[in-house]
Amino acid sequence: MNDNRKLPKLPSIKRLPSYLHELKILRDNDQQVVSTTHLAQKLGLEPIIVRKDLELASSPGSPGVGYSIQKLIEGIENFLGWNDENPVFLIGVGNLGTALLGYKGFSEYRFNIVAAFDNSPDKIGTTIHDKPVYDIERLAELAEAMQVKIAILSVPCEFAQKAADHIVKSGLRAIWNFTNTPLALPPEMIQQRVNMAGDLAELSVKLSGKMWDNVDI
Amino acid sequence: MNDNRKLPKLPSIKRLPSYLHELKILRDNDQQVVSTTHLAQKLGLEPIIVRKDLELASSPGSPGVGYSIQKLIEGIENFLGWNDENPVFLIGVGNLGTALLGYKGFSEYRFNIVAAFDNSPDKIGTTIHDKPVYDIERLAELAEAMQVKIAILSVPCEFAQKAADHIVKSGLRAIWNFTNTPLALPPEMIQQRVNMAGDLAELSVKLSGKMWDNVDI
DNA sequence: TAGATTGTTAATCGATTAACAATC
DNA sequence: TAGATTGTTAATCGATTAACAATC
Repeated sequence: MNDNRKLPKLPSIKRLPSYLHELKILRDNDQQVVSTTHLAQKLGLEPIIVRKDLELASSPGSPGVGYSIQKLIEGIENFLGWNDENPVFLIGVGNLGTALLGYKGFSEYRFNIVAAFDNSPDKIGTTIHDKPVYDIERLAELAEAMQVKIAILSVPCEFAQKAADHIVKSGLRAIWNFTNTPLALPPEMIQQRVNMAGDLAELSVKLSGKMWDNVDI
Repeated sequence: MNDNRKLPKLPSIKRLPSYLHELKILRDNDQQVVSTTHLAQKLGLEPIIVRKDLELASSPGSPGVGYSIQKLIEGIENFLGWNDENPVFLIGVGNLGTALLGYKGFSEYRFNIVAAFDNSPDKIGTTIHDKPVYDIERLAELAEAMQVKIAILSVPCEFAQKAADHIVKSGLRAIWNFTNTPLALPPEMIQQRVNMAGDLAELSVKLSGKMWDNVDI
């Protein structure tokens, strides 16, 4: 009943960027070919997992030899649509928003925050980490002009749904949701949530040792 | 062969903080009791999933009625060990590190960054977002003094492994890894990776529509 | 009592892992 | 040829979903 239908092979998809990252390092070291054994060892995975994952995105490897690094990179980037630059808007320039504006890590994957939006007169018209901050009311206009389809949502939690509604009305297609409010969205909108609290929960349970009671080493 | 053994019920554990968040909102609105139907609807999940998840952490509910909100909150917090304050160190005060220092969202889960560490003389001795920045060489000493077990790692990727080694030697027990380098760590160390690039990959594939080819609505 | 909701058992689905023949 | 590695098929494991009796 939930039209945010599940993607087959989701765990594999989430691992693809790690391969990409490692492959680029290998390429920069003038390597031509890599085996799943090597990648697995670098990334702390099992070789068979790597082989299955690469199946998703890549041109075939050579038995006894391995995969062409260059072809793997192209295959994965192509599969993910990471060949082109992806312009992104950021909505909500608070603590987290400002943080994200300064973070350069997304550019490795060709995602660039091209502008930010807020409703506070103090912020509108300023520039933060070289990105202009616009009035949220101009979202639709600028999304159209700049051909932006993706919004990073980093407003305070109480305003998340309202901001999301505004994003939808403004014609964007996807929301990368950094708030911890799940959003109710029309089915054609794509929502991707960052669940840092979930990570923290996992870390906490590992630390407590709670889950290991009846597992032997 | 990978001693970062898998936790049973990991997806359930990752969902617990969302329940906690919603339950606290309900409590603040003076609600006493909640049903899985209600929680599921709020969080965009199926009721049966919620029921199974709560089984992990909670005291039982009453058929025909629902669960005590207060008991659920206590049960989940207890299960996660989120009753007490958790002091945390942040290693690496660059773009992302500064961002995280300013982010107040972790405090909802009682994780507080109590100090930051860097190796740059420009940063050592300063205060960022009210948190002191110390020389990384003082990590062991201050971890002991302040009883800190968890480090957030936000150094540039090239230095990630070296910084991790230093964290291990300093006697901490867990690393929350915000770099995209997977770390090689001794088995007793706990590693939790934040994989934002993985999220971005998922978003990209959804946007491309690639995976829907042979799925009917 | 009727309706809502839980707890539990069984069925399904998908991801991981194992095994191995084919290839370089 | 021998060793390494891929691609593919089958087995296992665990998470999600369905079904339903028991309870308020």
